[in-house]
Amino acid sequence: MAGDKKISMAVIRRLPRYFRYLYDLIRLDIRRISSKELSERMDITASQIRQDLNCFGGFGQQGYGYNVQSLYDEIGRILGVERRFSCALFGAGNMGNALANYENFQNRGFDITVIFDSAADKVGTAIHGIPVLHVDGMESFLKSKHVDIAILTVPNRAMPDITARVVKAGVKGIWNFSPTDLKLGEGIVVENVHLSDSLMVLGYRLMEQLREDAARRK
Amino acid sequence: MAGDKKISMAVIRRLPRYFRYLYDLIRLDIRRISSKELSERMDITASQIRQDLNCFGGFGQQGYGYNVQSLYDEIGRILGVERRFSCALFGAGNMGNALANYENFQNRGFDITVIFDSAADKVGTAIHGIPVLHVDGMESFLKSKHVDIAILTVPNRAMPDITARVVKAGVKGIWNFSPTDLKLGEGIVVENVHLSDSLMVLGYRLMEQLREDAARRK
DNA sequence: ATCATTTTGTGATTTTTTTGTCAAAACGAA
DNA sequence: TTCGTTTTGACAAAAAAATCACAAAATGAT
Ligand SMILES: NC(=O)c1ccc[n+]([C@@H]2O[C@H](COP(=O)([O-])OP(=O)(O)OC[C@H]3O[C@@H](n4cnc5c(N)ncnc54)[C@H](O)[C@@H]3O)[C@@H](O)[C@H]2O)c1
Ligand SMILES: NC(=O)c1ccc[n+]([C@@H]2O[C@H](COP(=O)([O-])OP(=O)(O)OC[C@H]3O[C@@H](n4cnc5c(N)ncnc54)[C@H](O)[C@@H]3O)[C@@H](O)[C@H]2O)c1
Repeated sequence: MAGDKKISMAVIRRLPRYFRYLYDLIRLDIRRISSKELSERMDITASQIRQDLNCFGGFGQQGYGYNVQSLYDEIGRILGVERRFSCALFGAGNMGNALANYENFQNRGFDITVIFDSAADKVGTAIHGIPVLHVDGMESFLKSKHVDIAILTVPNRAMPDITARVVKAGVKGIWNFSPTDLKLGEGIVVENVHLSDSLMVLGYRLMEQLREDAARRK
Repeated sequence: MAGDKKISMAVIRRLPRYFRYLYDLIRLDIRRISSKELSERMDITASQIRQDLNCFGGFGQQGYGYNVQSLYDEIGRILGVERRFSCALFGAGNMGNALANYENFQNRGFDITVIFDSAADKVGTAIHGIPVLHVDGMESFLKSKHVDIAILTVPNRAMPDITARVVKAGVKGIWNFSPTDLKLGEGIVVENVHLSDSLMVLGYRLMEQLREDAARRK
């Protein structure tokens, strides 16, 4: 650990993966694990695992390895799993419905407490027990109830307006599902889920693989 | 270009983003763009843009920059946008519904041609005009109709079985929405969409940001 | 208690990725 | 055409990330 130097994004993005694998180990009733064994399961080098974990502290013990439960707890703590984040979902459409109905985000500390939409037939209903309010009421809602994260699943054309209003209302975290890249000021944290991009990368890699297969067969 | 050396994943993952920005430029009727101007819009360095594009060929021209339309076409070609991929969706639940209803994948060359589910009340219906068949029929379906990509939105417990069967039937590309990391043999291309991981990273970054804000205010 | 074995934590090294730099090419105004 | 300006493509340098390698610590069998 020592003097908290900035942790790189590359490391951060691996943490949830460690967290998942450790949870699997707990369910398998495996109490201890070496970086070597974990590296085989996760298909990354043992060295990287040790280096990653050492960014946060010396969680292991020489000649023993890591205690699964306490390592799980540590990573959970680093990721802030014990914290609760209040989330507002914008757009009760196809994607919004899927997210609102997914139970697992709650287990990770994320509570969707309210849904905003502009369609008259949706306002007043509830999804998975979460009330759908009219988006025009967002400002007054956000004034009275604290919201950490805005989950944006509105159509692209609505993005500029909604984003600006959400930020103005003081929301600091945005989980963006639209293909737009949000350009926001300092201090706003945006995490994009660009599904089309992901699919296009899959397409590219698949073509590459098929080309390779063809070459090998030749 | 020269002798096709392996393009790094870092570059590949940026291509869809270039593609999106170029499309925006076309809609804005901007015919030419320099790496410098694009770099300002995209918030990456001009050097990186030039280097990325040069992995595939010299698309630009000194003193002029890049022709937007032809660069767009080139990147589209690299990403295989003109190709069509036949996709089978597994799991007509919340996420499956959202994906099946999304029109934009088709514009990128991905056709969801069939949906498989195991629930009796879903089999026989259609989502967005795509027939929902019983998952037990997948083997015979995949034997007669070629499928490039399996989109997996089944519950975690069904993942091992479905994955094994899909691979056995010869599908080479998998778009995985479950939190499981698939361990498959060589030659199968997997692209994961780990939404919970993404959300946890957002949570981490948000905490970090709030800590920073607090420190600055002090 | 001893000792061979295991395994971490860490600094060094290598590899990969990003950024900087500039000669040469093409542009476009005069 | 000429010439100052723009801008690429390529290469060099820097930075970041991943891997290697090993001393030191702890284990666990005898
Ligand atoms: N569905 C998918 O699989 C998918 C995939 C990739 C990206 N996306 C992106 O996610 C976003 C939503 O997609 P979707 O398929 O759920 O769309 P959708 O049309 O099903 O849902 C959009 C919802 O937003 C509501 N809405 C419209 N304007 C609004 C406003 N100003 N304020 C609040 N709500 C408003 C609509 O009433 C609707 O309920 C889009 O940006 C889309 O590009 C979706
Ligand atoms: N909904 C989300 O927002 C979300 C977010 C993150 C991850 N996921 C993941 O996506 C997957 C699906 O989530 P969901 O919310 O759509 O779940 P869901 O329960 O709504 O849908 C699952 C569907 O799969 C079908 N199914 C079950 N067993 C099957 C089998 N053996 N073969 C074919 N179909 C089968 C069910 O009948 C159901 O229609 C899960 O792995 C989940 O962890 C979902």
